[in-house]
Formats: sequence, structure tokens, C-alpha cells
Amino acid sequence: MPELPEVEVVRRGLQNWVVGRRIAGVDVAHPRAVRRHLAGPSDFAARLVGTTARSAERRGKYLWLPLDSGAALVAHLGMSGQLLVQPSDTPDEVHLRARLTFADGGRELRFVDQRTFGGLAVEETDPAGVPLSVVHIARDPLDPAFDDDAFVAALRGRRTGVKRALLDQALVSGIGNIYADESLWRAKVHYDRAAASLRASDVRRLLGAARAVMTEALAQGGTSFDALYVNVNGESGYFDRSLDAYGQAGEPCNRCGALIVREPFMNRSSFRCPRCQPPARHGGRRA
DNA sequence: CTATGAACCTGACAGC
DNA sequence: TGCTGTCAGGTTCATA
Repeated sequence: MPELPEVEVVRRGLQNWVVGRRIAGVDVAHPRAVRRHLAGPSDFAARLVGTTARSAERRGKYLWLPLDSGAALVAHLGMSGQLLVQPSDTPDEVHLRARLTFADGGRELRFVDQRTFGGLAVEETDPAGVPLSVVHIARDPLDPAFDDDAFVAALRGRRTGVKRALLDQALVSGIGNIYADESLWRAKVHYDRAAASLRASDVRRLLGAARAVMTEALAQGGTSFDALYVNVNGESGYFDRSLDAYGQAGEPCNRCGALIVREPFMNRSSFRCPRCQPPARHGGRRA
């Protein structure tokens, strides 16, 4: 779920509430939450106790806290993960999977995850400080070091549909089903248009649209349809009110008035305006 | 390399 | 009330 804006909201919360505090205790309530930590829950806990996070980092949808031990606590929220900063007397959440307590006795950090697609792990980092499980993830469009020219060339070199390419976290990270559809709507591109058929100017327009929509969503605290996507204090963002395509099937297009349609795509859904984003006549995937 | 589909989970909702 | 089927913001692996 959470895509770049929602994960960035969480990162800022961690920066604010967790960085600089020494970890005193770790409780893993559900071993699946640390399945990526191959040495197991007790090793996971042992590598955290006594350490302090130096900062809160993010690349795409991955979060990590560089620790003063040299390792990093990596978190991925999957489809339903939350990181909550809670007073210790707050009753346990139904889907509480792990809890970190701190030496200062203040609020604890809880990993709550209904569907358990997310998880935590303590990992080594590469010389640049990037955790090993994140090294294969491309930079995201809001990263100052994102290389626009390289992205334009790489996307146009893909022999696949443009939305597939946008969702490939090894090509560009942070974009999921919501922001892919919103970016394509803004750029007036059909999701199945062959990536290789796009002009460089089309790709730049698409990239600009992705940046704009994610920046606007971030300013509104992210997109949240229910209580599943919240910041570390449990508050929802409200960008869902600003969506032009995603989830808008049957609603009039905010640009031309045609009714937005939903179509099956990659075992999920794509939303588009049939008039602004028509199927390409000869620019389709098979062209 | 690309393309599907399935798997991993729980819960909400629609329809009968 | 309860059953069945469908759907959900993601990632990864197996099979063509």
C-alpha cells in the first residue's frame, strides 16, 4: 500500500520520535514479522538492544534506521504495515507484531501489520550506508540524486508496457498502483502503451507528473482510504480527496467529463479516462 | 529479458 | 446470520 508519500510521512515521524533514543528492549510478537531476518527473532532482538538510531532514511518504499552499531534496522510496510509511536500504557493493537522500548522510558515503537506482508530486519550496509536488501532498489523521483536522463533512456529501452515499467522498483522506486495511475492520467498516457514507443518528451512529462502528484500527496499527509495508512501518531492523510483516476470508476474525468473506467491489470486494477488516455492505435505493447 | 500467475495473509464488503 | 466470492496501497518466485 503505502507508496512513497505515505512511507515518507512515516520516515519523518521516525526522525522526530525515534532517532537518538537508545533501544532498551525488543519484543517480537509474531515471528513472520522478522522473517527477512534470517538468524531469527532472538538474534534480531539481540542486535537492536543497546543501539541508537542515528537517522531515518528512505528509498522508494523502504525505510531504514542506521544504528550506532554500524548495522541498520530495515522496515518495509508491505500492504498494511504501520509504525506507531505509542505511550506504553496504550492497549496492544490487534495486529501488533513487534515492539521496541527505549532506555528513556518514553513512548514505544510498535510495528503493526494486519496482512503481515511487511517486515523488519537488522542488516549490514554497503559502503554508502544502504542496507543490503535495498541495494537493488532504484532511486525514487524525489531523491535529489535521481538521474532524469538515465531514467528516460532506461524506460524507453524497456520492451514492456509503461505502467509495468513504472511499477518496477529496480527502474524507479516509490511508485505503486495509486501513483502510477495518477501520473498516467496527468500525463494523458494509456497504461499499456509500449514504453519504447514513448518520445523522450513524453517520459519527461510522465516523470514530472509523478513528482508533482507525489509531492502534493506528501503535503496532505499521504493517501488513506481507511485507518490502515497512518502516520506514527495514527493520523490519516487526506490526499484521497484529490485523486483523479485511482478508485474513480464511474466518476466523470476531472478534465473532460468522460467516465473513468477500471480494467484488470496484473492481478489488480488500472483506472484511466477513456478519452484522455485512449489505447494507442499503433503504440501498444505489441507494436 | 519479458510475461503471467500464484503465493504470502487478513479483513471488508457485496450478494445470496 | 452465515456462507461465498471479490477486492485491497506490495514483493517475490516459479513457470512459459
